[in-house]
Amino acid sequence: MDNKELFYKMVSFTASVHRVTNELTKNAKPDSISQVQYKILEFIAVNNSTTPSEINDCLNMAFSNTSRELSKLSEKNLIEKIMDSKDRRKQSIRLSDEGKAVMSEAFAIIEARFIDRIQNASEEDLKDIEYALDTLQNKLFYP
Amino acid sequence: MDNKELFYKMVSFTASVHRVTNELTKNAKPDSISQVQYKILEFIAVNNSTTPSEINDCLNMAFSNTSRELSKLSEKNLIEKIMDSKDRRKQSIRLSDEGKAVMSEAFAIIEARFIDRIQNASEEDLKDIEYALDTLQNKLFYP
DNA sequence: ATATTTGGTTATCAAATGATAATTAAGGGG
DNA sequence: CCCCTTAATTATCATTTGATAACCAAATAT
Repeated sequence: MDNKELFYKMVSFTASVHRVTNELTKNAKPDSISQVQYKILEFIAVNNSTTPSEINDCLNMAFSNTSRELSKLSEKNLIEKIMDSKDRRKQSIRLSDEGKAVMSEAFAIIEARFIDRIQNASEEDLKDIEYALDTLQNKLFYP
Repeated sequence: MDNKELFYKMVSFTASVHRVTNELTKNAKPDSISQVQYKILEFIAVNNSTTPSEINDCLNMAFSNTSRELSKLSEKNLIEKIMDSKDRRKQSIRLSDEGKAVMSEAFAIIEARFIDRIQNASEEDLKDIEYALDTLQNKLFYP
């Protein structure tokens, strides 16, 4: 298989991932937050602690918009902005307790759908899936 | 590994896929079309021929909005709507020649970035990647 | 023959997002 | 000290997207 074919395989793969992600996360977020806001919370949840710049890079939007959305999330008490004591321009962003609760609820819904999706997989299949996730994360979807 | 761990692995994996997809597709689309319009074109390109309903399901938006965006794409001569001769309510959607050209250009940019991303992978790695893509597509991200 | 369902369209309005620019404040290098 | 860069904020405006509802026409079921 040459690179071009592999490329098309990847395009079709990512399309599937996006479709399934849509399906799994559909209506999992509370109505009180927008789609990007949910994406931001998810990013923070996965990364535990992060910075506005990192969030901005990963969600690839204009920085001003990231800043705006973070302010909104902060007003809603879903995140905490903590000033860096060494470099006072920087801040680190974490989920507040309320934010953690929101994400736990969302993840519970998504997890149930995920479990449903793999319910027919054998032990063997699950091992394959796990190995494949690791492989792709390390070799293709690395930072 | 229990299901909960596998779930978290998948969440973090899909986050990576989204991030890398963002990176690869950044500015690849022409300015004349919006993000969703690009997504729709991509979906049609991957599926060759499809219907408004299918597009709607996969992009998971309100049908009226799908219809609106398809009209816009049609006005821009990027897609063709072809009436089904048997059931005249249905239509099939294809890329026009112009639409194909637009997508070829976009894919060329994305492919170059993709090649760059895998340039350090060995033949062995590429085989692993290909196998992992197939595995996940069949066992986890199936329709 | 007439409901009902299916596939799709159109209009409209609110909300979210994108893009740009001007601004503040802190850190680093010469 | 002055200049430049980095990190982030705020304001503003255009555009996109989401959501809802009313609608049409073809197919299907009763």
